[in-house]
Amino acid sequence: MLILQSPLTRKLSAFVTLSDSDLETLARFHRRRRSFLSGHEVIHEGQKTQSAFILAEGWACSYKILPDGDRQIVDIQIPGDFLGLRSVLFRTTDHSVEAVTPIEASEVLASDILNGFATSPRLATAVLWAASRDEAMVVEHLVNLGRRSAEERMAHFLLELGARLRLIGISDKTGFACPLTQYHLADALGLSAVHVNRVLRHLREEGLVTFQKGRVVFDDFAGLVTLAGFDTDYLDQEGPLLS
Amino acid sequence: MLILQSPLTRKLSAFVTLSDSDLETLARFHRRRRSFLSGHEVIHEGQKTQSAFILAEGWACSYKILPDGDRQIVDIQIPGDFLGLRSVLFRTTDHSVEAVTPIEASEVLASDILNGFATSPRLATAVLWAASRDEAMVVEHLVNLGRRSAEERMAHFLLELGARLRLIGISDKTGFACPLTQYHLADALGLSAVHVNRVLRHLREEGLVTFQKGRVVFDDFAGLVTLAGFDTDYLDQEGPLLS
DNA sequence: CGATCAGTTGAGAATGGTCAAATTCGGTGG
DNA sequence: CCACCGAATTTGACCATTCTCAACTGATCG
Repeated sequence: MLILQSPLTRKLSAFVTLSDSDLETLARFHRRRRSFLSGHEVIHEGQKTQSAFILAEGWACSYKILPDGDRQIVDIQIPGDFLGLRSVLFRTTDHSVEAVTPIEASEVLASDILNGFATSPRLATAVLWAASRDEAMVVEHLVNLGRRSAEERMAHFLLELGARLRLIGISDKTGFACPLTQYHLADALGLSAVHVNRVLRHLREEGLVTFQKGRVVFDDFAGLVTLAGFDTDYLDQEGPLLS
Repeated sequence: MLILQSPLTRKLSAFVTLSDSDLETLARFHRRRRSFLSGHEVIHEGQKTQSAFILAEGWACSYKILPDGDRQIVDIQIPGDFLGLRSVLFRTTDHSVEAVTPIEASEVLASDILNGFATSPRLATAVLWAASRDEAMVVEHLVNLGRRSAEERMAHFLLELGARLRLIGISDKTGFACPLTQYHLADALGLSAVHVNRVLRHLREEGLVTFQKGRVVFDDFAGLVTLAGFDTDYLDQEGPLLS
């Protein structure tokens, strides 16, 4: 293999078998490396964006701010995920993205992406697949907010994060390192930070999960899955669909 | 114009200028016409799907059912929208779709879509754009559920529906015909049907919107926009991006 | 050693849920 | 045309989940 594997390449290759020329096009997406400090706003809502990013290292989150200043985190991004892909196809960005930890990301120009699609339809399909997978997660998140109790939301959220991290090899069934604060959790789950704290305490007392000092520990994985009604189908991937 | 304009063609053409050959590929998506009765489940969660649908006539909604029987409606579909597009790229469907009214839809095989993308990268880009636009709506919906009060949710939901219907010419600023029941609203907004009723009464008494006998009337459009914090940016489209 | 930020806990209030019982409305059959 | 049926809507009373405000702890950092 001539081309170094980025987390994104690994992810897309799980879906479609990419030819050397596809891989080259994809590699061209990784030329402009950028670093951001923790807490920095990588993408700002309302921006006239000409580029997106591919996250290589660290965690980010995408969110919207409401008129009253409340924040809703829409999704968490981990290495291999796009930041602001949707913005490329619209004239302005409809959400913001913040670095949760210090991050490393490749900036990809809109033109690179659109030209890449024209050169490699297979790559276009792969990116559509990645976007669909992201959307599936957003949909699960939406169901979470609409119809689950605070505890179920928390359980589901932590399980989903764990499952995603396992796919990129930085988590196992026992737990994972998690740089999110309780404020992040509150903004993601549509709760107040105070209630997040109470929910975490209760889950800990029930012996289900412990989230302390930047680490999530699944004390009773099966119990948590039951509580959350968690189903991994929307994340699973059993070998390339297009080969 | 040789090829009859479907609602989908019109929608995609607003984003990219499609060549005759693109249009032909797109027309091939419309060969298998299907009808479904109101209330019929068009797509079933967990299905091993080989096809999606393009809605030509009527309203549908996509939703998920939780273990306890609760339902969360993720999105409403109107003519020109895809039903189950995401399922095509996964092995199984992660949501269900129900006909809200009697509907007419074209069944599109997964292979037609994937082959279409290979033939016409421009079409692939257009479909990715349409999928992104859907995702933007799901994201707004998510923010709605996470951070807005029941009244704001209702206001926002009705305004968004109105804006979408206006794009396809079946609504104006005064209101629109709406076949949804209060149960649909409850399932979409993450509320109980009882509370939906109270919220509607309150909005009516405040002189903001009236939803009765299958019709939504915007009594005070500007007031409603303010209440909802509604912003149409994520729906707007000012001429083709790719031409 | 203050300052700041994340986390913790308590008390009281509010938003929205549940249960139960009308009431209205659009058909449908006689 | 009318009586009736089931579905959709409406209303009341009570309850519970979650929020807000406020105070306090503990760790980290210049």
